[in-house]
Amino acid sequence: MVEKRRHSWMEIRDSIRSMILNSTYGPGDKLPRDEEFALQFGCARSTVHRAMRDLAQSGVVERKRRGGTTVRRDPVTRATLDIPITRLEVERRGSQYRHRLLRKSVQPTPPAIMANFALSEPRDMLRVEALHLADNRPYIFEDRWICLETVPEIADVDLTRENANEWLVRNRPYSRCDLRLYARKATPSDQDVLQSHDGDALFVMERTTWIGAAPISSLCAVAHPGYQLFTQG
Amino acid sequence: MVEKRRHSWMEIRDSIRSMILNSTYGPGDKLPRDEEFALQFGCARSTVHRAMRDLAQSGVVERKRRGGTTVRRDPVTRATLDIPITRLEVERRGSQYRHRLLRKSVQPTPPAIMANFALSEPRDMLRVEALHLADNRPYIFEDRWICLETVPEIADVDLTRENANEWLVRNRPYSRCDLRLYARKATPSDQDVLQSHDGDALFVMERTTWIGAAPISSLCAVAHPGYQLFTQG
DNA sequence: CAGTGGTCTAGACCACGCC
DNA sequence: GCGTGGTCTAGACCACTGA
Repeated sequence: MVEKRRHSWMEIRDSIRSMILNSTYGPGDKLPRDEEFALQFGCARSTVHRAMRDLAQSGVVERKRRGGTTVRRDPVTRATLDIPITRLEVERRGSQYRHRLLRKSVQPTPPAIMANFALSEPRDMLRVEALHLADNRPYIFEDRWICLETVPEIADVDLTRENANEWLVRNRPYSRCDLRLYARKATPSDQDVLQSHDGDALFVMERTTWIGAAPISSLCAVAHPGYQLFTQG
Repeated sequence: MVEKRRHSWMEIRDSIRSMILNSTYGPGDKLPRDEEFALQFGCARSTVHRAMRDLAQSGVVERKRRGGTTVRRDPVTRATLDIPITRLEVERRGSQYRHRLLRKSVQPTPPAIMANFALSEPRDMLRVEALHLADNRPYIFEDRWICLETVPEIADVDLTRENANEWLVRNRPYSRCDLRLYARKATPSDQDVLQSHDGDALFVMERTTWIGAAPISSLCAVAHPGYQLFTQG
């Protein structure tokens, strides 16, 4: 007789994961249909679905309509990065936050920014260069391009009071965000702005956002020497 | 009369997000109960729940049993990093992958590794230093500590054939993974191993994994100059 | 075009954590 | 205790896409 207790989706997820780990199903194999598993476990199909969604999100399996569920051949380690508003990051470290607007101008997008947005033609955008400070020491320098067609209101915002980072986060949601992280040797202008030493290794975060297909903002943020980025548990 | 068409959870998610963005509900405010929203939208409570789960996961709201749903005071940009198996990363760039085991020994954990695992006492672990190569050029150097109590089988694996990275991913799932990213100036030993130049800026990824409360592995991976990490979609 | 995953519903019960 | 979110069920229909 089939057991009749309630099954949690986590138990079922773990069962399926175990079957994958002990090679009941190997990389590239097709798993049974959700309904099949539901019968096997004696639970509702939606419970299996919940479990499968979790496995798919963590990169263990791949799901396709009509194509069924397959075990991924190339497992990945998937981590979620929380990039907080810089002011909060600074304040959470117990430091005093300040912000300085260095330059603001309307310019046609250079090739690098066009590439970030996948634009074929240059456009006029608002370029904002600003420095975030912690206890009056340079923390992050940001060079940001904002698309005036998508975000016309930004032209009227006083960016010496609220920084572009916070204004955008609060007022302009994005539906897509591309991120690129790398290390770069400090240039003379970095040294000037960030008060870094010659040849310091700097951590760089480039972030480009869209709402739908419309470009919002493309940002290159250079952190002070010693900066680290963590994942949240 | 209440509209009777089906509502998708994404529509509802977007509606609620809009209400937050246009300040119907501000940072720190409590949102109506799920059931309340369900009545308002004329849909099932579970549909609201699905929408709310998404908003919670993307960092817009915070949910607590009994405590209800509140708008987060500190919106974050949340990005998912996929860190693939190094071999696949290399092969996907169209390069030939090779791997060289440099050193392998059992040693007591130094303070830095103890800190990563939050251990109070040193333990003997397997230390594996290895180099990943792309087209015979250094790609990533990794210095890895593996907990022999949690993963005793690793002692018998021939790590000159399959590298520790792949063996662990295939054989040992983790339930928790901490990640730390930063930039570091190349040391003389980096220059030797990675064939980098004096003072190059190197990208460093530290990754520590556990299964339950049991430590699995702690890894410091130093990438060749010019390495970049991207987010997926 | 048909099979599979994705979603929605209505209703029930559970469990956590403020009050 | 009790109100809120979290989960489970059974059933229905939808939508994508590969056979």
